[in-house]
Amino acid sequence: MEPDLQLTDSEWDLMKILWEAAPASVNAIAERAQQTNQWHPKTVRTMLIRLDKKGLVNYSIRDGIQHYQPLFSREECESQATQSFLQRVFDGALTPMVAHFSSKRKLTPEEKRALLALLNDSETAAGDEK
Amino acid sequence: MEPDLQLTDSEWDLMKILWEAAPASVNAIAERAQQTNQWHPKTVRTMLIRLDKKGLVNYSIRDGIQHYQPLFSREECESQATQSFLQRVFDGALTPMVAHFSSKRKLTPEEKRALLALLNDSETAAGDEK
DNA sequence: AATCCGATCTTACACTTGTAATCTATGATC
DNA sequence: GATCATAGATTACAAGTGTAAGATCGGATT
Repeated sequence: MEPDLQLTDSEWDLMKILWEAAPASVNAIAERAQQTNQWHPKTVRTMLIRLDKKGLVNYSIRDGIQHYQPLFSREECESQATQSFLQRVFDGALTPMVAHFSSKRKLTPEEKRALLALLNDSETAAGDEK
Repeated sequence: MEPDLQLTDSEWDLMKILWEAAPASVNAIAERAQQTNQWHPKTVRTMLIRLDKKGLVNYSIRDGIQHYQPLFSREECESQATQSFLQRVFDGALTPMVAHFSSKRKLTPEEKRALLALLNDSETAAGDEK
C-alpha cells in the first residue's frame, strides 16, 4: 500500500531539496534548507522524521550518520499532486485549467509554442487519430 | 487586502455548493452537503462560520435567517489555486505540468483536440507574434 | 575516568482542520 | 404564561503542521 503522497507546502520544499541532494546528511540538508527557507536545523530534522513516519523518505547510515533520501521520485509526486489538484479545483479535467490560463492571457508566447509542440508530439506518439 | 484564498479540500467542496446555490440558507446548504459529502449540518455551520472569519463568504438575513454567499467567484479561486499549485509543485511553470501529463499518456484525444484548439485561439486572440 | 560536542531522540506548544455536541435565545404552541 | 422546536453561538477535542527547545548518548579530548 502506497503512502499518502499529499505533501504540504513545506514538505514540497524539503522534498525538492532531497530530490536534488539525496542521499544527504541532515546537516547538508539543513544547510540548504537554511538558505532556501530559513529553516532552523532542528525544524529540518523534525520534518525529516515526520516524512519518514509517513513513509516518504528513508535514511541509511553512512560514515556513522543518517543520510536521508526520498522514496518516491519527484515525477510520482507531481503526478499524484496534479491529479488531486485537478480533482479538487477543476473536478478532474485538465482542459478547463489550461483554458482558464489562456483566457487570462497568462500564457507567454514561449509557453504557447512549447505546449503546441508537445501536444503535437504526443499526438504523433499516441498516433490514435486521423 | 485580499484574504487568503487558499482553500482546503473540504472548503472547496463547500464553496462549490455555494457557487451553485448562493445565496442560500444554512439548511439548504447543509442539505446539499449532506448529499454530496455526508456532512452533518452542525459541521456545515461550523465550516461556514470559519469561511466567514476568513473573509471568503458572507451572510445576509433574509426572512429572518442567514443566507450565505461567496465573496469570490469560482474563477478567482481557481486562478489563485492554480498559481500556487504550479508554484509549489512545478516551480511556477505550466508547460512542465502539461508535458508531464502528455508524457504519461493521460491525455485523451478529445483533450488534445480541445487544448490545441484553445491554444490556437488564444494565440490568435493575443496576436502578439509572427 | 570525567567532560564536552555533535548526532539523535523526546517533548512542547500554538494554530488549523475535521467533525461535531452543547448551550442559549426566540418565536410558535399549548 | 410555560414549553418546545429551531437558528444560531459557544465549546470540544483529536490529528496534523509549523516551529523549534531540551534531554541523552556515544565517541573525542583532557
